[in-house]
Order: sequence, then structure tokens, then C-alpha cells
Amino acid sequence: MTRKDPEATRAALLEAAFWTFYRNGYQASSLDDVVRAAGVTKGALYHHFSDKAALGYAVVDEIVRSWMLQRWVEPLRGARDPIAAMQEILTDVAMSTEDEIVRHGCPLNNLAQEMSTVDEGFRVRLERVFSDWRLGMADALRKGQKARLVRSDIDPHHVALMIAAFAEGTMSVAKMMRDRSALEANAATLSDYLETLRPGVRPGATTAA
Amino acid sequence: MTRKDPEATRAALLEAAFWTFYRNGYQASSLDDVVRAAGVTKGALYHHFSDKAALGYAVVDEIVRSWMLQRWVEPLRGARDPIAAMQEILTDVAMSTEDEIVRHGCPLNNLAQEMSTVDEGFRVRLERVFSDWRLGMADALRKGQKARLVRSDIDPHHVALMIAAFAEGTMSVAKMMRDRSALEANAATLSDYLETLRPGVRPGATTAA
Amino acid sequence: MTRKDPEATRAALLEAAFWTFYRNGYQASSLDDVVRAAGVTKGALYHHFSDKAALGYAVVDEIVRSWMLQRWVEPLRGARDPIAAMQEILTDVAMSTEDEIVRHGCPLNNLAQEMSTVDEGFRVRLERVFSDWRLGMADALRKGQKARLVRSDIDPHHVALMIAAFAEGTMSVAKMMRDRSALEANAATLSDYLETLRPGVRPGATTAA
Amino acid sequence: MTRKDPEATRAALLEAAFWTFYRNGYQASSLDDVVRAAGVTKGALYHHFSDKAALGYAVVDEIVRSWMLQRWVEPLRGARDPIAAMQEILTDVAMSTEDEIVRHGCPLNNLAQEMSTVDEGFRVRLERVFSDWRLGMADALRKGQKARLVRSDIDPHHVALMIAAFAEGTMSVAKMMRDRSALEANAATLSDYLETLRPGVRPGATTAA
DNA sequence: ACACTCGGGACCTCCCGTTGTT
DNA sequence: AACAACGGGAGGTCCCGAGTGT
Repeated sequence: MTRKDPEATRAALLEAAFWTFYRNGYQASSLDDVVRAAGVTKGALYHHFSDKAALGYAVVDEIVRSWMLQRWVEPLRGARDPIAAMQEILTDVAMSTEDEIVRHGCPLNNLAQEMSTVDEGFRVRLERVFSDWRLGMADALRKGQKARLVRSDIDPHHVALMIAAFAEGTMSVAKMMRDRSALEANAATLSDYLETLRPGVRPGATTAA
Repeated sequence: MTRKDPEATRAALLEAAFWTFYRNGYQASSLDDVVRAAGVTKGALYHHFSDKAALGYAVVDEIVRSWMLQRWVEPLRGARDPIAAMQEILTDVAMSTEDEIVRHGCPLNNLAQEMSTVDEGFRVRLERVFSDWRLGMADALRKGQKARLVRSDIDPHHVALMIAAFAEGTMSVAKMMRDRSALEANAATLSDYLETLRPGVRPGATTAA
Repeated sequence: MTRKDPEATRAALLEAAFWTFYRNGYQASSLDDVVRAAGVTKGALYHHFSDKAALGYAVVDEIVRSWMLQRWVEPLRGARDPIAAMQEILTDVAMSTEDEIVRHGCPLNNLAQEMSTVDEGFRVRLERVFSDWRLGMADALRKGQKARLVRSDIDPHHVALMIAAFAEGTMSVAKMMRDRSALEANAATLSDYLETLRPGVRPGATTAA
Repeated sequence: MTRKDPEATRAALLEAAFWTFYRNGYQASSLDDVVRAAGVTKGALYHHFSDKAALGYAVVDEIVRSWMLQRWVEPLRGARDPIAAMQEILTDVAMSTEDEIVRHGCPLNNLAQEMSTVDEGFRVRLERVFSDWRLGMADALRKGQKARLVRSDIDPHHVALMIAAFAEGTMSVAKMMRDRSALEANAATLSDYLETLRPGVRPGATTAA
């Protein structure tokens, strides 16, 4: 019973690989695990991907990337007020996120931690996704500055880098502590900080958690 | 040529294991790699550690932990001004740190990312180290509050958690970007933020990077 | 040279495993020994059998079982006179048996001795084979009773159990003594005993060896 | 805390080795298991025994042998009526035996099955024990013949061999079936058979189980 | 007489990738 | 396009035995 839908097979493989790598790590995942989860055989896998690394790269380029764009970049692109938009994203991530993500952390960060020093191919791809994320936030902030919704004395790139780092760090520690409240506390802290980026706001009091 | 110095053998194993795990990840490291690096044999390894997990646990409990305490906790314990002390630590980490650490990231974070969802034994040990770190900072901040060197309206635990998350996230993104300047930029940002924790300081301007 | 005949590969593995286990014992046999004897690789072995135990179970279920059925049960099924049939089997075993079997004993008994207290999976499978053997003999005896060829005052199950135990014990001591004459002597003793199961026979004199 | 009683250490080692080998088989037992059970260290073991085989041989020569002599030979030596004495032994073995022995079988037979084809040193030692057993029974039977308590037309050696084989086989099948009733049934059968060895007894009815 | 330490090897398992087949 | 069969090798574990020290 050969399923003759190469596109669907490829997608199933990608999906299965993403979850397997996400949950167990890339190196600890066996291709047998992946094909079992995808419900196909090794032959199918090696028809679509030349080797394990190619599969991993495709997961980054197609799954992780689109996941990141959807979650962080798209909502900012159309938003008039970037600060409010980011705060909303934060709330979403902190509150409505499935337990799975609290437990396993950020897919981008996981792969980056594990693979970026081991395999340069992974590193450049992950860096690309990360860069898109930061540039998306920086762009939104710049637009906000033009619209007088963001203070003009901040460097959008620096702030974007800081936000990204803080977000990644927060996911990371929440995963280590296995404690959603850590995630929520830091999200609130970051949200308060974002408030200080508005023009004319005297921050400090709110920054204090 | 039987070296009869069990303590030295154990220490060599631990040291070698730390670096091997740190550089390649725990799961991707083979015990053959470790024993080769330590200059001993598998027999010696299995005399001192019951299995690979026990070796990993010992690395966390003895190497990672003491590294973290030395780097972050000890300097804070004796310090009169916790804010200045932390800023100094940040400068140390950002400036004088070896390239090795920029490339490979924070040992605690690396292991935590890789292992905390895979092996509960790792998670609790890593969490313990992380907790010591946070509590060390929170303690220093509380003492600073009593000495009127830190604003009294902040919650030491929240701030400590935030600092830890931000530091981890920064190490993580610097590793992914393979760019020391990202590390320096964020260290400066955090240093500025710490300044806002002083009593009577009007923050905001400095927080903007 | 990839042989693409899974059935043959599996059969070769089973055959090789049987002889290796039979000669060296199950636990003392390495899978490398088995694959070397079978002329295949470990990859092929682990494709057909999930682990060493599964291979051992298959050897019991497929080789040992069929060997036992062929040797002891089939000849009895069609036989009109069960006593004569058993005596013939005994003669076959004692006389015409290869030295290999005198040296190494009964395959069923060997595995049972080694594994039945160590691995329950082995025990139940071996017990099943043993049970088939006993039931085969008991059935034949019962039919013989109906045909007035066997005394009606004996319990077929008790006699079958006794014959089986005696046969196993005989193989066992012959192996320990490395002496075929012991086997022959006991076979003769058992043969004489079987004679006493005929109706109207006054036994006793013959039973004395 | 060095225990300075070499004789006791040696005895503890022997005892522990016997039980470990008995329960898990010789080859499957590690010396670490043995020394752990004995409560001594490997150094002590290698002081008393040159290697694993030497330990195994000593177990046969000292533990298994004396166990067999005590159980089967001593009671026969002083007995006036060998048949009654053997029947008593059988009853003892079948009824009062600990479950341990029902589960694990005859120590002599276990070792013989496992080792006699693998290691000639074991085989000759086990054969010696077995020979003592048979000769003990044959001697008793011969004396019984002189005392007119045993039929004169039987060959003591043949009968002894048969009894030994049947006893071993019975232990073996009881172990495989994990069923004490099999042991009891066969013991009764053998006891009845022994009755037929008395002078002037017309057997047959009793032999039928 | 005994304890602790270590060496090297071999075992089972399993994994990545390839080959022949449908 | 997809599958089942297979190759070869490495990984973690553990074991026997031999050292050194007391």
C-alpha cells in the first residue's frame, strides 16, 4: 500500500521530525523514531532528504522559521502600536501557551543551544531565523518611532536584541525550573519594561517587579 | 603503569567530562571521548562512576556548581554594594571571557537546555545550581536594601530571576550569533538597568540602549 | 553481495543460533558468534529479531519444538502400538544418535536447565514444548489402552511424565559421564520397563537390569 | 576493619559462590556478585582462589560434593535396609525440600548441564561427585543383596545409574514445570519401583502409577 | 590477609545509510 | 515513490583479572 502523495509524505516527515527533535533533541533522536512517528519508512525519508542533517535543516527552514514568523513577526507587521502588539504577544506566550512549550522551551533556542556549536549548517540557518525575528521587532519599533508611539532616543536594534535575549532566557529558565510562574513573572517584567519605551513616560517605578 | 591516585583520577575524569560535555553536548559525547581526554581507561571510569548519568550528575554537582558559585555567588557574598558587584561581574563575563565561552555558551544553560526535559536527575541538579545562583543574587539585593544601597520597592527574588534569565538568554544568543558584540551590548544594557535599582535614581534615559 | 532473501536469512540465523546456543549455552553465546556462524551481519539479525531474547525464544518455538515433535510426537501419532513405537524411538536415540548429541545432551533439557529459572519467557516456552511431548506420549498410551495394547490400570499422564523425566535424566548423566554406554544401558532399562506396560505381562524379572 | 580470619573468609566466599552459581548459573554470575554476597572484596577472593574457575572447582569439590554425600551417601552407609533408606531419602527430597530447590533444581545437575561440555575441569569434578553418588548406592544395594534384603538378580550398578538418572531428570522437569507435584509423583513412582527390588515380591501392580 | 584501583576487552544494542524490489 | 532488508560500526555497560598499598 504505497501512498502516492510525495508532498504529503514530505510534510508528515517534517512534522514528525520537528516534534521528535523538539522533544528529545536532534542528536538523541534516531531516524527510526522519526519515520515511526511519521508513519512511513526509511526509504521514503531518504527519498526526500539526503541525510539526517538535510532533514534537520529543512525543519529549521520550514517549520521553526514559519512558526517564529507567525508568532512574532506577522503580528508586528500590521500593528500600528508595536509596544502594545508585543505586550499582547507576550501575554499570549505566557498565558495561553500549552504546557508542552513550558516543559520543552523554545524550539529555536533548543536547536540553537544543541547544534550551533556542533554544526555550522545549523548555526547559520538558526541565526537566519533569529535575525528575522530581531529585524521584525526592530522594524516595528522604528515605525513606532516615526508614528511617535515609541521614544526616539532608543536604538531599535539594541532593544530588539535585548527583548529576544530576555525572551529566550525566560523560556530557558522556565523549562529548567519546570515552573510556569517564572515565565509569567518575567513576561510581566518585560511588559512593564516595554511601557517605559513610550514617549513621555517616566519609568522606574513600574520596572521594579 | 598503574597510577594509584584515585582522587587525581577522579578529578581528571570530571574535568575531561565537563569539557567534553560542554563542547559537544552530553548525549553526543561518548565515554570513549571522555576517557581519551582524561588519559584513563574505561575500567577506571566505571570504578569511579556507576554509569554515564552518574558522571554527568557529578559534573553538574561538582564542576558546574562550583564554577557558578565562584563566578556569581562568592563575589556577591562579601560585597558591600551588590549593584556595583554585579556590574563588575558582568564586565568580567563580557570582556575578559575566553572566546571558548562566547562560542559555547553558559555551561549551566547548555546542560539545562539539553537534559532538563530528558532526564529528571539532571533537571533537579541543574535547578539546584540555578536556584543557588538566584538566591545568591536575591540575598545580596536584600542586604543592599538594608544598607540603603538598593531601592526598597523592588522584590529581590523577581529581580534576581530577571537578571538570571537575561544573562542566560544573552549567552545563548551570543552563541547562536557567534558574535561577542551582542554579548557586550546586552551586558551594557543590563548594567544600565542595574543602575536604576539605586535609590533616588531617575532611570529611563540610561535604560534606552 | 546483498542476499535479498529474508526468509533464508531468518532461517540461517535461527539454525546458527540453535547450534551456538546448544553447544555453548545461551548466555555464554555472543551474538557475534551467531552472526558469524550464520554468515550474516548484526544489522540483519536485528532486523529479524528485536533482541537476543527474541532470538532465543524463536529458537525454542521453531527449532527445538519442531525437533521434539518430529523425534517423539510424530512417530507416535500414527503408530498402532505405542509401546513398540516408543521402544523404537529409544533405540534410535540411543544407538544411531550422533556423538554430538551424546556430548551435548538434549537441546530442550539444556535450555531448560540454564534458562528456566532465569527468564520466565524461556520457561513458559520450554514448558510448552515439554508439555507437547508428554501429552503426545500420554495420548498414544491412552489410544493403546483402547486398543488393548496397553494395560488399563496405568495412568497415561503419570507414565508419560516418568518416561520424559527418565529420558531427560539419562541424557543428562550421559553428557556428564561422556559415556554412550550409560545412555544405552538406561535406554534398555526403559525399554524393558515399557514391556511391563503390556497387558498380561508379568513384569519384574525384566525390569531388573 | 580487616577481618583476620582467612578460614572464615574462604568459607564465606565458597558459600556465597555456591548460592550465586546455583541461582544464576556459573557463567552468568559475576565475581562482583559473589564478593558482594560474601561481604568481602575482590582482593580477598583473588587471595584465596587463583581465578573464577578455581572458585568454581572448589565449590564443586567442597560444597556440592559434601552436600551430595550428606544427602545421599551417608544415610545409606549405615543403613541395614538400603531400599527403605532410599525411599526415605526420596520422601525427604520430595516432601520436605525447600521451594528454592524445587525452583532451581539439583545443584550437581545444574552445574553439570551448564559446564560439563564447556570446561573439562568442571566435568571431571562433577563426574567424580556423580560417581561417588552412584557407587554409594551400588554399594548399599550389594550389601542389601548379601543380607537378602535385595533381589540377587539385579545389577547394583545398573540400578544405581537408573535411579540417579531418574532422580536428576525428575528434578529437571520439576524445575521446568515449576510444579512440585511432578516431583512428588515421580518420587512415588520411583519408590514403588524400589519395592519391586525386594526378593520374592511380585511387582507390576505397584509400578503402575 | 585483605582493600582499593585500574586495564582492556567484549558484550548487547542500536543507529545511519544503502541496496535491491515493487 | 516508497518499502523491506541489510551492512558496518560505535556506544554504554560490565566483567575478569592484575596491579598497588596496608
